[in-house]
Amino acid sequence: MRIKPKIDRKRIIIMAAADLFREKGYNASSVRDIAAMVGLEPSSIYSHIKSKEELLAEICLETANKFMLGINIISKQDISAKKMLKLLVSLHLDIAFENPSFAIVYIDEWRYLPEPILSEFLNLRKDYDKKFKKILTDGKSDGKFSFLNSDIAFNIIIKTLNWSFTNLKKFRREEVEEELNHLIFNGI
Amino acid sequence: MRIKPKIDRKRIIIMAAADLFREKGYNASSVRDIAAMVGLEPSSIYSHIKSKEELLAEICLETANKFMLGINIISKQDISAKKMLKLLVSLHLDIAFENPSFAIVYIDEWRYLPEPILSEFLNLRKDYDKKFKKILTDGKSDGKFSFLNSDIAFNIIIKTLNWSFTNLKKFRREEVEEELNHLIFNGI
DNA sequence: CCTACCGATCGGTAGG
DNA sequence: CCTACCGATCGGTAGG
Repeated sequence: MRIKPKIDRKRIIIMAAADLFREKGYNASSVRDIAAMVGLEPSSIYSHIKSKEELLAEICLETANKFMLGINIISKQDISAKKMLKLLVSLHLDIAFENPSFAIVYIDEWRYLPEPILSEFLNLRKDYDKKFKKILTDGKSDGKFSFLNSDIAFNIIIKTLNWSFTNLKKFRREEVEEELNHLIFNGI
Repeated sequence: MRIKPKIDRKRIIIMAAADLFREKGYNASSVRDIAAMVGLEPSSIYSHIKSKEELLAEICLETANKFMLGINIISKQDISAKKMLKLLVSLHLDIAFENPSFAIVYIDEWRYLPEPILSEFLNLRKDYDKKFKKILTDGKSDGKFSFLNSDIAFNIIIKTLNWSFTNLKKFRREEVEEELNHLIFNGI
């Protein structure tokens, strides 16, 4: 007797959707395409999912929750802001290399989330950003960081960390991490 | 007698399209929406443009050409790599602040360009990237830059420069430029 | 999980 | 620049 086989099928569909959304963008990806990728007729997809939007929601929220989980663990530790930032670099790379398609869709396609999921997603992001910024401002208070405006610096650094996940496969993870740490902490 | 009034109308349509593409993404933006923005019936748009794709092409190629023009001027000067990189920071901010919608569409929506325009666009980008990378490697040869891998460093820095053009309006240009220069040259 | 199908919306054209 | 309209494609449902 198989237990909840639908769970596995659904996961396969979500992963196929992530690959497609990444490649063509959410709006240019059709349910028919996703169905073909997993060997189903278009309408059969709906035995496993409620809607195309649900697929995007699962991808974006799962990834957002990974970031939240990670930053919560990092924030709680009794270490310097500099070490925390180093762990954040590592966290972003963990998530990006673990599942590149999810990471790219999370970065590039979240805006197509329907309400009320969009609000839920944005709240997670706002929470993440706040915790990230606190690490930066703590580091500045301690005299370890010397950026000028914490909002601008935060925006630049978060963008840097989410750098072209697109080209990720071309490089080894350790190389990327070394380079990011070098640039963030010492500059070019 | 009015001379070539269509040029102005077309420009207005392109700018409206850029605003819409930026806000909703290319695929989620309909010709009907663009027409409504400029006060025309949907079909009347086609008296001014050939297709929706043409609008995207104009936005992306015009912006790509601005970048090419800028880097060609910068590369020709007899100055250090560090000064060149500083001018590149300035170039990216010039283009971003001059027309944020064009800049964002250029960054986020270019992949929806149809062939053969996509290839033309990618060739411009490849040329730009090559010139940008040369400045970085020159700076390293001179011992002024200390990054590790020029491909990775280039990707990170270009991403940093194109940082959330999305939030640009929240900050003053000089502040952003100061912060970028600080982070790129000295680190956090 | 499939066959059959639907209403909505899309980019674009014909003809004036 | 408009009215009228078209074929294609979309997300999704009915019913088995």
